[in-house]
Amino acid sequence: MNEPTTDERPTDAQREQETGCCSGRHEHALSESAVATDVELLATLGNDTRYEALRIIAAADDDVCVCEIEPALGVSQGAVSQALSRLFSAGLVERRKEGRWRYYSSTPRAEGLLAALDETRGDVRD
Amino acid sequence: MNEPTTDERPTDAQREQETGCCSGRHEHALSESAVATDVELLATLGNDTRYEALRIIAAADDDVCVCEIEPALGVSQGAVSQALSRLFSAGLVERRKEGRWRYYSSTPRAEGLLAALDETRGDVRD
DNA sequence: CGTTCATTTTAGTATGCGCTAATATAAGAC
DNA sequence: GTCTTATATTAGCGCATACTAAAATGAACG
Repeated sequence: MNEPTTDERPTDAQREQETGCCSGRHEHALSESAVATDVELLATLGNDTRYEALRIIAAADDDVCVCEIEPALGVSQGAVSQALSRLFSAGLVERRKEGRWRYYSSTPRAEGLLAALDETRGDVRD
Repeated sequence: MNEPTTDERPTDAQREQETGCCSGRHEHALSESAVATDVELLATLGNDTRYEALRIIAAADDDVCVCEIEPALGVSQGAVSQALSRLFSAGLVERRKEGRWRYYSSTPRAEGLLAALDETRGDVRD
């Protein structure tokens, strides 16, 4: 999916004497799997239902039963289950089974992310 | 979209003497607009192209010209422009016009978020 | 003016997502 | 065992998203 048909960009050598734009290569130093993990995590949280679910779990003192999360989300029971399931595979929550109930708690990574969101929220000028 | 057909949940009073599950209400204390902003931000970053674009911008010492971001992303030029545009409306990048070129830089919020991702990455056991 | 270059915008399309509804599993209660 | 209760899983559908290709904008330069 990356096939430049012709090479219309200036070469490195040309860039040096060019206008000032395109004067360096730009990359970052993250492994592919780290990127994939991050993107999956962010995509997971980039949805109202899942975001709210995680907020509820993270706000609680101890771990939270699914049946307590459900009424707050305003979607069907199946949708809640799917949401929690995806939060789990993204590494944002831990879960524990007890009898008929399933209890969820947030991971350190989730806590860190939510904290970062909270701490930087004011930085954006409205 | 939230219409319980019948009230099958125990009442608060019942919960107290019930099995131990469903023993409290769970909410969090964020404004609707804060949630909307966060979710939009997270959804924006939950995409390979936009995530990589932001990483490149954030990794650079000074601000970065669009033409330098393009070759690293492996999508069409129009797609890059759309990606940067959405990063901008999500409050993750700032932009500056100079002649024919447009330069992008990351906002404090973006830096904070990326830092949180980096700092918590090891917390997830693989 | 017209041409070229950098970027944005638009139109169209194909894929993926998030939901509901229904069904399945699994564990207590009886 | 049957009957609930709690949660998970599946099928299916409508809508959003992310891209490509093409056209439009806008600035520099002849």
